[in-house]
Amino acid sequence: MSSQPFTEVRFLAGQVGETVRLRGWVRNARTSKTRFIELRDGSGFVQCVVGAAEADPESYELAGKLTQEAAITVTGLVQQHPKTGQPELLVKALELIGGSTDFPITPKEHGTEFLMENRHLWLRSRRQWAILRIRHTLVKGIRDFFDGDGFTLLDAPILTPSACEGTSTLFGTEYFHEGMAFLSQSGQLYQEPGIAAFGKTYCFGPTFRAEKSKTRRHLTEFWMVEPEVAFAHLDDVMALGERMTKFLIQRVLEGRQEELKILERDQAPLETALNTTFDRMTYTEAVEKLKALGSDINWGEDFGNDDETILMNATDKPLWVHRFPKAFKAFYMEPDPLDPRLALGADLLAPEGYGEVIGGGERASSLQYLLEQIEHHQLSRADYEWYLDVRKYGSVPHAGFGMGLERAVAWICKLPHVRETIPYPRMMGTLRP
RNA sequence: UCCGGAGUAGCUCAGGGGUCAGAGCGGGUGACUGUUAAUCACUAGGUCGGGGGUUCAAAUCCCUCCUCCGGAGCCA
Repeated sequence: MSSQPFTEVRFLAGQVGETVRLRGWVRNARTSKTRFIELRDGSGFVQCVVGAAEADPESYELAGKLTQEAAITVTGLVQQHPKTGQPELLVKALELIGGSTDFPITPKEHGTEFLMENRHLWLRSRRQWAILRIRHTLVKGIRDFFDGDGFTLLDAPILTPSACEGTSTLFGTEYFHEGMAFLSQSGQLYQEPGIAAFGKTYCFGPTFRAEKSKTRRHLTEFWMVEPEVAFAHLDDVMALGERMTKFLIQRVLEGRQEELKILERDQAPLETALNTTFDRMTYTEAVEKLKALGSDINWGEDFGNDDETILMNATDKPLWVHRFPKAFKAFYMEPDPLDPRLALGADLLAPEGYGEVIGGGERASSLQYLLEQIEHHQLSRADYEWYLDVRKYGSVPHAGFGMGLERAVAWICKLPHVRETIPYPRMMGTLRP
């Protein structure tokens, strides 16, 4: 039993020639005369070579019996793989920390249902490790971006008294004498009063939508970052969203090369997004283009999934679509002064079939207009009295957006479904593990 | 909610009225001079999603329910 301190796999490239100790889990074990253990410790993956000549007899024996996901410590010499040049460990001693019997997720292929039931174990796979580390990098990048840009974090409540947008279905729960409370589907309405205190704010947390959506792009619980900026107009918020998106792509390209390679992500589209100005198109222009490309959409209708696909197949750059008919947008959107049928909203569509990642726009600053909209949408004025105060005491133009974290991760990793972008996905039919 | 597809070994699947329900992976035992989804041999492992029906006979055909997958709508 050695008293040598442990190192981590991520440091091994700088420790060639040294004798080190590692601890982790057996990803796979292959036995021949020389035995091979693929070890993962959370920081990376390394092959451990157990030869009869170098390892002590008990360790050599143990190496032949290791099962998938057994927890072990390994002591050995860091050397370079004779063929690949990657760091590997020539083992001197092995110790079993915790055995593992019949780990369900074997090296063969598995179906989605099985993997979802075993999500807590699926997290150990290389692919999930890579995805969730990129998610981590996005979360950190989002905070760094807004913090560095002078934003103040203003956490929004999760328990709310009513719908923020009035359209989507909400999860409800009993709340003492108030009757029902609802899980927040957006923190935006709480950011707007905040900008009058801090100028620029953002919230970043889980949001909930009880929509019965069964698509590759929907979760019932997802994370959203929502910046809000005082004195900002529609163009400002599109520029902000574009700058943030590029910042995040750059962070991933710089810091997550190993993960992108595990995912076999073609990096060219990300580099294109990073190095070009995003396209911009009004809703009206988009409808004309869609008609020219064969869609049966009519002006005044929202885009269907097919429409987004048609639009994005024509480009390899992210696309801002702005100035939508206000009929299908939220009550708080500022109308276009040049065309009152339009709202000053903008959505960012990601290329490669990922569709809407950001939705936002300029908020109505006129008290009178908002009151009309609340009435028109048949909302309860009493619920919004506090929100209306933003327009009574120094109302200013302001704008903001929301970006769905999971959709951004799905695009950057080029995943087929958002269920892999969050540790424990919540969907219509999925509440456990 | 609607439209399509699928539920057979721990996992991924084959078998589609009639003999004992099969393979690969994983597990077990053994072999094997550096393997990397290692390979090879042997071996254990099944209420064929639940219920009902047709038939001499149902994993197989019919009805129904459940679950999952893909798509639509709605959205970030």
